[in-house]
Amino acid sequence: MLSRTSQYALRSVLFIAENSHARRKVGVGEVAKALDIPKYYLAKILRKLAVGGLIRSSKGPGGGYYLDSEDFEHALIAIIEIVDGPDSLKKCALGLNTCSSEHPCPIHFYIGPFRDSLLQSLSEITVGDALQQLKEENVFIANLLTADEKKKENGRPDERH
Amino acid sequence: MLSRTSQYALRSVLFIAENSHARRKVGVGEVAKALDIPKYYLAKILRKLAVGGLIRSSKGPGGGYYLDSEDFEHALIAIIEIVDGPDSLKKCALGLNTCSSEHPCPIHFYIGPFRDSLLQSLSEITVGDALQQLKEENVFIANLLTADEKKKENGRPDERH
DNA sequence: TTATTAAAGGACTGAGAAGTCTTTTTTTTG
DNA sequence: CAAAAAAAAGACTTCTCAGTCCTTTAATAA
Repeated sequence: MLSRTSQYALRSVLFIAENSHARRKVGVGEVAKALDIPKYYLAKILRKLAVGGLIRSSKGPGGGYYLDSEDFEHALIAIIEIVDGPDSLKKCALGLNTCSSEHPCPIHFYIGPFRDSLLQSLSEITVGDALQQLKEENVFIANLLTADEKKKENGRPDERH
Repeated sequence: MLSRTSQYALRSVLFIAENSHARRKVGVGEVAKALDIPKYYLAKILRKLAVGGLIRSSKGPGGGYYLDSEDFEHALIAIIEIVDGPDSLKKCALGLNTCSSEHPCPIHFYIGPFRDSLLQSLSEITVGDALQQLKEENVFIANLLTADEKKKENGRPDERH
């Protein structure tokens, strides 16, 4: 559905939203470890988001990424558009570049309404809204560890990040 | 949304549905040219679909691909599942493999309904249904040519396929 | 002001999807 | 039966997305 990159981006923004403020910033390594995302790849994504104005960053000791109060107002779709490019979700389901309501593909009117509603939702839901969800009991943003992985986690501290 | 491969697959099945019957079969080259899909790549896709039982094929002179009457009853989702694998549309929007209604991601309940409805539709719409659409005025399955491409098309017969 | 910390930037690698080409097999028809 | 037509099969290439690593820049703090 979404590219892996925008999945990483959405989860990271929510993690940063939950764990930072102007005086308590989070580093790439921290996000990468918590969400099990490749660190250096994540660094690129966060840079894009910062350049795009969706998150803030500061360098140097005590630096890292954080959200300002206004940043909670951004719609989730903005995150997707920044990393995957605009219109990445608006394309014809059959990949036809000349598809439109006047010149539709055979499934245009079957698929269109759902796509539009989804787009509408993603345009309305803000980072703040999603963060509210995340604060609920049993709502999460990282994969659960399997029994196997838990064992490893204890036996040998994670060196991947 | 869908992989390019399943887009090719859906369009091809509809083209074959429209242009074939047991005594009038269509070849890969014909489909490839009509829909502007790379010929040899399409050949692989059609083979998968034939092995999967969604379309029929026969070798030799006069051979090619075609649909039997029963084949019109297949749901569109079957085509997607054959080429992209099952569940390709059922994954968590944030890519979490442990996401479920009991253990949801922050956008699970925002996104879920649309994904489910879409899946429902794709499971209900048959090849025959989509073919009906295709027979409507102004419903199409190939990209329109731009003015530029039309010029080329006339000047030098298309040798790509 | 120097050392340290963390992001920024850029070069490189790897995996999987997409695309190309050649040979083999099957079927039909003269 | 021989020739031709078309799919089947498989090897190979290319491209894009994802992932890795190394160097530079900026900010902080001792």
